[in-house]
Amino acid sequence: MSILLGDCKEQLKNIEAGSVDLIYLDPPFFTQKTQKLKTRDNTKAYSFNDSWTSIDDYYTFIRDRLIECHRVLKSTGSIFLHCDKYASHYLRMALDEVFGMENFQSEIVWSYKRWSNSKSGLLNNHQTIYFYSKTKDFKFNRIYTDYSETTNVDQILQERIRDEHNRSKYKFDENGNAVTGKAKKGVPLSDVWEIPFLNPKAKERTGYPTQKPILLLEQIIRIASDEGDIVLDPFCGSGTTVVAAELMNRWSIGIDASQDAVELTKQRLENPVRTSSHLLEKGKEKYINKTAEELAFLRLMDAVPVQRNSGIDGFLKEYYVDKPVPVKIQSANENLDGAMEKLRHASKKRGCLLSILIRTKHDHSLFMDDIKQNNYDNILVIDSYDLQINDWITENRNTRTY
Amino acid sequence: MSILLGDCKEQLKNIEAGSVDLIYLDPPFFTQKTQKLKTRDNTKAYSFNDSWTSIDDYYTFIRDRLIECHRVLKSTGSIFLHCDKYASHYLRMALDEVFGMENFQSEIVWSYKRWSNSKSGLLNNHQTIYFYSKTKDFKFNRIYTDYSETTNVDQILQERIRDEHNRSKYKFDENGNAVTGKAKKGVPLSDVWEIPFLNPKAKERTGYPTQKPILLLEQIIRIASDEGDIVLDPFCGSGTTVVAAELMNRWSIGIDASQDAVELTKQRLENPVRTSSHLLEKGKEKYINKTAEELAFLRLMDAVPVQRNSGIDGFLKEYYVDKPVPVKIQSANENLDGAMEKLRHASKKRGCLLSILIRTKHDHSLFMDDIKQNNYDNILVIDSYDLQINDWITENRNTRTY
DNA sequence: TCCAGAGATGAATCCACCC
DNA sequence: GGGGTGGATTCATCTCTGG
Repeated sequence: MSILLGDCKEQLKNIEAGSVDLIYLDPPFFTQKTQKLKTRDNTKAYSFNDSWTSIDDYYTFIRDRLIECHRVLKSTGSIFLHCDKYASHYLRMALDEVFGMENFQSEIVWSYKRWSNSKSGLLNNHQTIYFYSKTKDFKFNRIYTDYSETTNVDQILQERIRDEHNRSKYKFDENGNAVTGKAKKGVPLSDVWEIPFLNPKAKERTGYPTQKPILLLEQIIRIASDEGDIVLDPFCGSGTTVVAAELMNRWSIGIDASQDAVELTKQRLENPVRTSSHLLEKGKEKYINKTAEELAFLRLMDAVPVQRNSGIDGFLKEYYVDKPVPVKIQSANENLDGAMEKLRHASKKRGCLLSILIRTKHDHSLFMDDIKQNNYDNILVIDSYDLQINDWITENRNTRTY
Repeated sequence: MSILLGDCKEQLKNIEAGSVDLIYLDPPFFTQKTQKLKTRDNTKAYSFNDSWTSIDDYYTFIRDRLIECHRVLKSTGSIFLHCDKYASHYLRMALDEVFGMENFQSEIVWSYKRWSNSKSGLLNNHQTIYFYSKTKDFKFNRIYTDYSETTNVDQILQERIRDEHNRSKYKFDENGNAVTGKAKKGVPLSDVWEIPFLNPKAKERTGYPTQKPILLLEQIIRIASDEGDIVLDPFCGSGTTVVAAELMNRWSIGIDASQDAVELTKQRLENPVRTSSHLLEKGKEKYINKTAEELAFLRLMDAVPVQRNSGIDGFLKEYYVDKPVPVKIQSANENLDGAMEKLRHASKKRGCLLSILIRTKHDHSLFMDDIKQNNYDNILVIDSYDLQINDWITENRNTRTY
């Protein structure tokens, strides 16, 4: 692989036409600011300038470089252009101009959650990647993902036919049994990619501003290239593309106008660090330790669910006497005493002056009257609706006739 | 509300300048096809033409109508323009031209899962909505969503200070206990909205092509308008915007060039149906809002389509003595007597032997003791969790010292 | 009134440490 | 050791102040 220093417009001229399989491009976004960041140990500050005299100026800059990209791409090759909301429409116009509207393949949404500041308006939680091919015969590896948990897989496996109105319906044999079609591999990859943002604590971080997660680049490289192919990044920055390509046995070319970026990339290649996301591997379901029913309770009380603390299921959104109000829902395998003890402990640690326990069943714990009358440890015990309804039914079933 | 027939370019001229709070616009997408769809019973086929001589022609068409939209909008108003991937960049260019680049607020991604014949390439699972305001002082209602499953909520309740290197860290008191900061409501709404695509079998479905889910419109209307505001949809099609506005107590104006569309909209208004999506019932919702509370109730019950003035919010999943058990939640503008009267009426019609009323506030209606002791008309009245908590606080605030 | 720059902000999630 | 939880760190930030 090679890392080149210089403006990619010039550097690309040295690359042979039709030689590259995949280009990933992460140009400045037209933020009109200088992007800066320091390494964690404060030893080095990286920055690049993203200020322009005008949007036309920016447009020309991008278009000129796209023209060179187009030249070096193989006829089966594709380009992925990363943008954010500021100038995505201009970037796409430039792509239309250079690659042709008919070679537009997808608008990929990279969606993530981020530690962010609250602002008036919607939180920015995505960036866009435009996927264009050079011709209509482009290399594309299908990836299949798991069916979503709400999908009825049995139904998918059934064969379909069309009725007299040309509507599709399921096929049944003469005995009325569903006919199973050929095995499906899963759902083809969507154009919305949920990949975690590079975390503040991730070892993968280099201190270079705007660094992208390797996981994102891996996905692009996987769908648009094979082992041994050539991957090019004309604005390589911290070198994520090059590192990902290396890890996946592709050849790669990185170009950047900054000496710092080039050195960082070379350095990173010597010891590539890839943070695997626990969240992606395990799935977010693994982190959810609440049942849908518990979540419903919390919602009804206007409480925030808490997934990680034992003894507490959530906090009320409103404080009581400047202290948070923890909420606990008695679970099926807990008696009231035990639930109360846990809640009391968690509540004390935080100095809370009111906590709420939702009772979901009767057991032989403390007498309710005791608890209610004494405001026991500032724990307010509330019977769940279900419990109240069942109590009513029990009371009335035998005394009433209809 | 009013539904107008005709080209919106002409119809908008009859609307006073600066009179509209919110515009939602779902113009043809430049698919270069005629969009057709049949109703489920095959009695009617709806269609509209989306073919253009050129992209410039399309651009001009849109821009001319946006100019009128800009004129009728209040200075605090905003516009939401729905596009799909084919022409989104052109639509945004037109918005930049008419509303100004500086009034761009968000690129909203509506993401959904949808079955589709697997073509080569990525599955198309999103559409884009551009959000522009008329001025920088625009109306915006904040919505808060749940914290991520992995978030340590306990920690973020803590207050922070800065150390000598200007890095931020958490604050502890002299005893080493964490100091809690101010109350947190949750995470502000993201610009990526996961809302299920209209289920093909949903009752809500009218048979009109490109119909949008009412949940999507509700979200837009909620963030950008208040009750009593005026909502405009210049390409109203099947009338989803108008129906959503109606359900949410906004005034609305719908315009469409097709006689069929106008009639359908009027018809739909007479009996607005909202399917509470199956996915949402399963608790996968990504956003919190007023209906979240309603959804939480629905979890405990069997959902019924929300129909106005029916007096019932749902039924319990279990029957009582072979009869369904209707449930009603006292709403903010109802007193207990009124709520009870509606519930009793609805309940009697169905011969129910038990109905449940959730009381959400105190008022000067019947005495609770009366109701509880007499099992008044077999209506079981339960105080909402919120109400019980507030009662506790009221009782204890003055009698306790800390 | 507008722009630049300082200062406040806030939650996601990996890591380290603790039993 | 491995499972769980407390802590640290960050900004293709966001808001507000002052000149």
